[in-house]
Amino acid sequence: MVSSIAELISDRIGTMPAGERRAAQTLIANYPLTGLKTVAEFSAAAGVSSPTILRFVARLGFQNYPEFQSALQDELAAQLQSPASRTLNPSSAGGAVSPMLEATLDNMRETFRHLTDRQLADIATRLAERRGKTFLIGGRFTDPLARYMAAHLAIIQPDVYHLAGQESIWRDRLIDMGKRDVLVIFDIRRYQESLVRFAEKAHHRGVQIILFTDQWLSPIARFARHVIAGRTAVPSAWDSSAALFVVVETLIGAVTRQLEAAGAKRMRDLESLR
Amino acid sequence: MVSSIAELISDRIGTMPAGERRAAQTLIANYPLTGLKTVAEFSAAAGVSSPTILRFVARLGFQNYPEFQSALQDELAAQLQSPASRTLNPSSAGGAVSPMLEATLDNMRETFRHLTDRQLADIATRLAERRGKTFLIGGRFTDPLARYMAAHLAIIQPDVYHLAGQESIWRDRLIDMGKRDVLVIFDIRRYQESLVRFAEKAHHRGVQIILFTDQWLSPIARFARHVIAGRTAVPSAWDSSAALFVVVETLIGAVTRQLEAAGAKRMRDLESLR
DNA sequence: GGGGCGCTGTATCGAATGTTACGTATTTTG
DNA sequence: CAAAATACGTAACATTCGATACAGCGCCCC
Repeated sequence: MVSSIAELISDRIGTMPAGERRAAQTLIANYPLTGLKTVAEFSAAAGVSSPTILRFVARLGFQNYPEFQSALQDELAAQLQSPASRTLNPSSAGGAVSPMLEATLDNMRETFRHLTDRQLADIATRLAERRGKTFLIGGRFTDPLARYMAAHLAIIQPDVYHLAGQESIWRDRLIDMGKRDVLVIFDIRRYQESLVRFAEKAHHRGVQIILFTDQWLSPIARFARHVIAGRTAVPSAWDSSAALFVVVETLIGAVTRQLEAAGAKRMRDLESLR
Repeated sequence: MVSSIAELISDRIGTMPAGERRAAQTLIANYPLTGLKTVAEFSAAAGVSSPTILRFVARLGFQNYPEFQSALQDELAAQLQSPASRTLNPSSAGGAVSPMLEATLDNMRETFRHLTDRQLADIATRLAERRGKTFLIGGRFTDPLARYMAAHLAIIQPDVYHLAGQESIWRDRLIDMGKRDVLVIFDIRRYQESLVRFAEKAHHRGVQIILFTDQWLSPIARFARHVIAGRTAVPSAWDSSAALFVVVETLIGAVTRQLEAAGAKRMRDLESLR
């Protein structure tokens, strides 16, 4: 049984020709508002012609476009009257919402529960007001997080470097690091020996280390000035870095805010360079 | 200042003549759906004539009926996109939780609400059972997501390539791509022209494109076989890719499950290589 | 490589919608 | 109580919308 039109669409989207599929995707992307507009507007949004929209609607089993819109409105009416149902995934008629999503949301809540605003603010301040350089590095699966953070930080402040490539390459960068510098390390299970060694050496050079790790704490925690422990357990063969990802985004936002004056000017300068 | 049309109405309902007041009450009674219907239906519901509805709308300050409907739709769009705005009460959060976290959690719920299990399963199957190669590429800020996905997929199946570096480099890789191949693209605002061009060319070569984008849909959606639209709005200077990140992890998990037999063997082989 | 099929856009038509003019009813005011 | 002003509905109008026929195009299969 099909309870919602969205479900109906995703059932049949596989059997649709390209044009109608584009219509379907645009509708799903911000459901159901696009369907409430006129055919012309709908077709423009989807980048197809009006007849394609009508064929799309016909394929879903509606006699005409107004009938389709009425169905959408009825659905919307039901939703608006019981806001609680909005949090449920319609496809979860069986009851099971994506267990992956549930676990991830829990991980985030739990991660932030163990993270005080004070801690976040302190770390943000250290990243914003450091007098030296900022280096970022990650492990096998967490390196993208380091990259993501570096990509943003590098825009709002100078001297941000992501350490990539072979171990020998970034090991040699140690020579540039000193007390005024900050090193952001991402390391979750299984902890990488090379990263631990690197962290230890950096620590001895007086570098301030900010560590992103999992709840079991990488051995690097011994050398770290700040430690962020994210929950990683999900019903999957892999650990999840999503909670850490959100912490990263939160920090990026906080640092940006602190550097608002200086950062804004810098961003304008960058814009003008393009 | 009047933030919503409902407010505007209750402000002026006192100064309205009887007929228009009935219109106003009918609209408020099940707001805003009645306003989205036609003038004839609206008038019938309110028990007045069409011109009365139009006069009512004019009194609210709208030039014509379509303009009034557009305003209602915009308002509805804003509501639907941030469910937090309605449920947002600080006490239920149990203390000062980061608004950044709240918005992110909402984004994820909303993203998955627009994503049926069927869609995810279809995409996972395409990634798992493709007969050719898998290519991944991302934009300025989303490239780390492509890397993250590639890092995992490359472990459980062969022929997974992340396209990085200069445009000319991955443009040349087009020559290796064909009908049996899959191209995963990440592109959120502001959409990158170079990626669009790349996607178009790949599409013409018959490559199956899986697109990760935001709710406003990158122009690449025109060429994509599958589109995943994630919510990105957060109280920050930057857009959030966290929702897309979770979808990525979910897909990685699903593909891994599908390839369990083959993948497990492959992972054991990899282990023994170390 | 050729023939057939299916998909898609352009142009056109009919219908339904929003809009306006005008006459009647109702209320308000002197 | 009378007269004016306002409100309201009926009916005709113009516009926009949804629907359809048709031709071009690409694609797949033989």
